Amino acid sequence: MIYGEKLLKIYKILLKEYGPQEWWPADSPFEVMIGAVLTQNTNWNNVSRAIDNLKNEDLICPHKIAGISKRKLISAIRPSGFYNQKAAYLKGLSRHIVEKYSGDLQKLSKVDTEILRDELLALKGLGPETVDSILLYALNQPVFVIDAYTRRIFGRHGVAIKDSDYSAWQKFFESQLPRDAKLFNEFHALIVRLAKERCRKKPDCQGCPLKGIVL
DNA sequence: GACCAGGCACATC
DNA sequence: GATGTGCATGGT
Repeated sequence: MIYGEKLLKIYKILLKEYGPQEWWPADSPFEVMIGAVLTQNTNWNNVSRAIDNLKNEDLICPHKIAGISKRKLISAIRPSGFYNQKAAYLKGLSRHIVEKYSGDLQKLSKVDTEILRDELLALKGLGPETVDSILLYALNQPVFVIDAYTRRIFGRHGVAIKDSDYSAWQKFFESQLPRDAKLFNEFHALIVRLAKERCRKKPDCQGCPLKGIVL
């Protein structure tokens, strides 16, 4: 069986086991972008608190993030950790959106995916996973998001790609699956769901829906 | 108290 | 180009 069929089989198993995950949990594309930055190496529970603070202050808006003091931004996002860096990253991203797109995400979403990807990667604090999360979950572009969970799970199930090589992992999935944003969205969310339930650092394989599957 | 969480930039070799 | 380290909170 070729990889693509096995990957789709895994996808179907996970979808049946857990159901649609309804990602990304956010009320707007810009909120997805903020969450993508804040969740870097951080538990989502802490990110959620930080986003609640931003919502309570009515700050989910590129103009506002770009305009407020760094101190005020830090106090809102403090629960998400790494707040000094993340405040700078959010300001840089917001400034870029304001200056290049007048703060209008509709304009931004019309840019060619590859061009926008490079543009966002050039901003400080936005690496490949963060940018791809934004492209897929905020802008509905068909790019496959690779994260620590994806590498860990598929590594354990036989995919041999060097740990740090993001683009090789991404090419593997994107070349083996139909280029479909809805599929990429749900698949990645299901991988995270599975990892959280069974496949953190210490795997719990008893009763795992993927038990015994090797690619 | 140790370990972990939906990374990234930067220094050093 | 590979590898190591700082960043920081809150849950288990």
